[in-house]
Amino acid sequence: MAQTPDPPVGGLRDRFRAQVRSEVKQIAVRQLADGGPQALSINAIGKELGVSGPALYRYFSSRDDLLTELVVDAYHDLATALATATRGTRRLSAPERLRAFAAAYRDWANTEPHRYRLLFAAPLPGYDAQAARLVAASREAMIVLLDVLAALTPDNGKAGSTDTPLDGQLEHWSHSRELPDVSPALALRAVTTWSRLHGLVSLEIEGNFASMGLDPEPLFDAEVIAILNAST
Amino acid sequence: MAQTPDPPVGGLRDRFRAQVRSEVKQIAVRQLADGGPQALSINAIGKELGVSGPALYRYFSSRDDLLTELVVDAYHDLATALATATRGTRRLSAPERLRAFAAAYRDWANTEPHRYRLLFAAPLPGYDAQAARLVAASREAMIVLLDVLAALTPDNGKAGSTDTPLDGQLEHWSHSRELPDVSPALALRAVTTWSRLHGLVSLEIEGNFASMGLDPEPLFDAEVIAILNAST
DNA sequence: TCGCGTCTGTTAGAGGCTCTAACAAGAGAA
DNA sequence: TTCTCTTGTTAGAGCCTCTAACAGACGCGA
Repeated sequence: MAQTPDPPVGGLRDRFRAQVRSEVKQIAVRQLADGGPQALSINAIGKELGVSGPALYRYFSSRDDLLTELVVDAYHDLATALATATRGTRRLSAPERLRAFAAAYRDWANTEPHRYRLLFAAPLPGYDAQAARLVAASREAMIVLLDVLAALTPDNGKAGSTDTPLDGQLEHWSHSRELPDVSPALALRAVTTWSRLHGLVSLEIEGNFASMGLDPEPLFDAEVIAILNAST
Repeated sequence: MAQTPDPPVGGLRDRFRAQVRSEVKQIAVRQLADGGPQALSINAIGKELGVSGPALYRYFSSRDDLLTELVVDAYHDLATALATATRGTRRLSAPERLRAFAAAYRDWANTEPHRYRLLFAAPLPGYDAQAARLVAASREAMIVLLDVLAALTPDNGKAGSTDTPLDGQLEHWSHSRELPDVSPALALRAVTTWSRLHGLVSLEIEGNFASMGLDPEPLFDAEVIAILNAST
């Protein structure tokens, strides 16, 4: 469970505040797990904490605010899981690292499908307002992926000039996000990889493969192999 | 807008009933479009129809029931759009048909993102109960895809014996769904294709590419080409 | 054509939710 | 010690879903 970014540096008051916020989020995630976003209820959290409902509005300005924090936390957790897996316990080869990345991505989604859904299934309408926070939160995970893919093909040469519009857009993206030197080709591979993994993972956690009687594992392996082949 | 499957064969009473149900669903879809599933309100629909809220419970046993009908309708509409596009106005080559399929899939999702979300983003918890209806509804679309892919590689030979577990699962799936002779290899290509398209589409409609400043079109084209290459 | 019974609507209300307002009591700081 | 800000309380407005009890209308069979 990720903590609020700002550490409880202040006095006792602040410390207590952070503690309560964390407890609320913990219960919120549990509610999310069994019942989806619509089951998240400030009132019910209050009851579970032995406190009146409105009391929690001292800690979160609204239900949507709470949900947004959960999204940001989820991004952090996912990024951490990916970074840990690709760093690995022992030295990993480049293809091994990609496999580890894919496996970690899938595992995280399967362990906490409700949180994965939170990241990619737009639980709130008109969420563009918060977009900035979320974009920042997703950056971490993207950096891990870019790192893994870069190792696969060291040729991250800036030779390829930006000829297609897409190349230009990719370049602009990596610059504006301040991503460590990323060629358009690499960026494209990252987007494709992410998209394919997300396709499989999201179908899996919604039970589409299960309802077809298919084991998702070999499907995953096949896609990872396809990605590896395309990346060399 | 899809109709309720059963035609209004009965008397005037039934005809009226079907009419009201259709109107309710129409408004429901509009609510969905601006506000997501959580904005769908039986009460509000009643108000808009100039009728009290509880009146509508004569037509839909619950809010979730209404939502389920919307999901089924959406599946039908998507399948129809895919079938129409791949049939085409003029004779299409096999690769052209796949391109048409992918384009239609993407277009449908972009035109009605809220309904696409309904299909793949599990708006209701504990939805497995309804799974049977939904599985049946999705069959149509799958048949279109299988048909398109089969034309790409006429070698739909039953030569390939089922050696891997996945092959066996795929075979069992196509049999249990009563899909027109589908080899495991073809079934696998269908699943992969579907998964890749869904990955791109779902990221696109949630605005992930937009927030990266990327035009999804070339990304799509690249994936379609990759699918074509893998299928020949 | 006539009455019957079903179907379709009504309101009342229970119980849930979010969120605001007004107020009480505490703990930390001066 | 006193003051002030923080954190809690309850009341209540305004939503929601859904059930219950009841009233009226309309199609259908005789």
